[in-house]
Amino acid sequence: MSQKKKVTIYDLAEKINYSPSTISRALNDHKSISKKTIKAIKEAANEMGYRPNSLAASLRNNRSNTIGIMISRINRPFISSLISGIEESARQAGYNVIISQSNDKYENEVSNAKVLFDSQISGLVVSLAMETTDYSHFQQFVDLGIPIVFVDRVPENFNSYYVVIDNYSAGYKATKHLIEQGCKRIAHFAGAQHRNVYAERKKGYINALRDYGMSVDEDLIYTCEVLSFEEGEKAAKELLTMSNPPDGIFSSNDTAAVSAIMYAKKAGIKVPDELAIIGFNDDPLASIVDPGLSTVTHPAIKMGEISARRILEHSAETFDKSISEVTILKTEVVVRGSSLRKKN
Amino acid sequence: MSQKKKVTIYDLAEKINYSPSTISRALNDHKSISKKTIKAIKEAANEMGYRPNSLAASLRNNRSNTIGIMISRINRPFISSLISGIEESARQAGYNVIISQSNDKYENEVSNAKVLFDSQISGLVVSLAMETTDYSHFQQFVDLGIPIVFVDRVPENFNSYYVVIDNYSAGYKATKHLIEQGCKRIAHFAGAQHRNVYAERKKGYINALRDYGMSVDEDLIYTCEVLSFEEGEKAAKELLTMSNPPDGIFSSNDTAAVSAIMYAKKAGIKVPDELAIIGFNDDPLASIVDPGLSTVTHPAIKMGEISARRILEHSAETFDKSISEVTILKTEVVVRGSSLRKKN
DNA sequence: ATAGGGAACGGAATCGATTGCGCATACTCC
DNA sequence: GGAGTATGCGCAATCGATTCCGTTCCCTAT
Repeated sequence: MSQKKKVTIYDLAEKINYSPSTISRALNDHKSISKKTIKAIKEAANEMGYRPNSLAASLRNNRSNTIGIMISRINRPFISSLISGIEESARQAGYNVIISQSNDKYENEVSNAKVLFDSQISGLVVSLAMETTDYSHFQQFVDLGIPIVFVDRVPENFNSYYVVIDNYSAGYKATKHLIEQGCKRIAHFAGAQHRNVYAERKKGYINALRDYGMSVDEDLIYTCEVLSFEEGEKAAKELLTMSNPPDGIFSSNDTAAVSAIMYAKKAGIKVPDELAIIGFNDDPLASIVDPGLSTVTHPAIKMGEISARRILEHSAETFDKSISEVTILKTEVVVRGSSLRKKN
Repeated sequence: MSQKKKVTIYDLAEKINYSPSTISRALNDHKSISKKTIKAIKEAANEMGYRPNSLAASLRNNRSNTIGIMISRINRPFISSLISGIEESARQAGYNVIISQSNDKYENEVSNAKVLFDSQISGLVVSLAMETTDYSHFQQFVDLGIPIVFVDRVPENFNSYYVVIDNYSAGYKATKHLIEQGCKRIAHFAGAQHRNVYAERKKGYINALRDYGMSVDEDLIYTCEVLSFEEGEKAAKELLTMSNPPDGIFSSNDTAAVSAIMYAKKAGIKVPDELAIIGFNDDPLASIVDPGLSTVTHPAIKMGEISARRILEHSAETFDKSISEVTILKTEVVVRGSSLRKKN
């Protein structure tokens, strides 16, 4: 077990007769060090296998070049793509990425916030836990000028960066699509209404119905807690066994929508002819299920990239820039078999 | 922009007339500090909003309590679940998790290794990039006694921790299942053969055929590069348009298998009667596609948990423990519609 | 009464890199 | 030739927490 020792700039200094200051400056290409010296020092550093201790640098500089991420769970398509986008952009800029899962529990989110705070992160990207309605655990970051980017599931009023899609118009477009496909009674799988994304999608749904002269039937709105596969099945069953069942469903996510498709197939209900379905997110499974699930795109990777960029930009600014900025990304309705009726 | 200042143990010390040493010890419940003092100090710390600077502690202690993760891409079902398992276990033990994606490129893996190394991680969990065949970039960790856990895609010979499944017997079982379902000509979607997982699955496939008295036809083995959806379609097309097409396919992953199912449906080939298909991983889409994809389970979350535990255990050991240990997890064949023929 | 011992706490070095300030030496210009 | 200005580099403090090595005070045993 050959436990080699770490080489520090002091070791280097001793070896080649320069002071640690000069070593440090040379390695950072400081302009007050001659080219020749820089070259010599860098060569020696390579030879001796010197590797900088970024902890020491971070401590001294009070910048860790690390982005913290708080999300519900990693193993969901939207989230993992979001993280992927953040990681890629961050790494290109020489930043590390550290992640924490809340499992949608408020308590975990609070405790994770503490840990990330203590880790001296340069910035924080957050997609809120389902439960969260109090946001005071984020105040500590604001107090220290650490930028926070809220993505997708965001608080209502928090002076910070936001990266979101226009959930209202996305919900509107999805519903409108079903109307255009000839649906007369359109149901909605809604999500937890204290979460902006679900509340807005529902508003879009309602307003689309109104704009096209259709009545809003509260019985056709099934509010789920987490929009899981199981909940989707339960919702579908309940709605489709009504005496006057819907002929269209707009689901707030793909998981529940797919579940509805599968239930309908089992129940002998023809999709899309007797029941047209549209989901949300464009998860991989949307193009796998048969018929393919119509859905609304959710640009996860791009949202991640932009979130990272906000933090990087903020860190680059020396002056005290305004910390509030909302980025709204475009979404598109993707039409697949689950909602496409023959007629056109 | 109320940029509050950070409170350090020195601020605390000044405020309540104790030395920084005592503060530090009190906060860590050191036994040589009286209960009363500890209580007083902790209260003062709370009041003043003291938060420890873990960078400083890490630098001093030479332990960062951070686990580094190197994987190909986050947004794949197996990988994101693996990470989820690691993160959860790590966090419970007070460890942070920092991730880096190679995008399956060797070059990225090497550069990520550098960055993680410089970040003074306490341990490393690695699932190799598809390209990687040289492992010398991991030597730096070994030299410093930093534990490495190789998961799933592992090197052939590296004295370290391994967490894997028995790919050979999994491949064998999958193939055997097809044989038992009456398949006479079984094809195989193989992956890159320098990666243990794919090589072993192929060996299992070959030996199962042999054991059951079936000939191994090289024309029925299609070697993919990345087993993508597109490659799966190409492979299926090539095999199924042969003059003597296969009546069964064992694919090294679910993505390509699903793609084959969809191709077969388009081509009017009945699954499973004319073509039985089994995949690998049990990704979510396996239970969504119609017919459901038979597959082999891949305990991603569990593998993550064990990987994290290896690192935590290693870090807890004070003595110089042997650093080599292989954990092999069980897999199971999950039978769904894509391979289940009526006959029984 | 005094040596011995433990309990409670402080001083100061340490981890490794960064940086403001200062000091030489060399070079420029009149 | 002497004043002035770069150029190149070193000294030492600093970031915040930890810890080795004391020191002080008080209690107990002889």
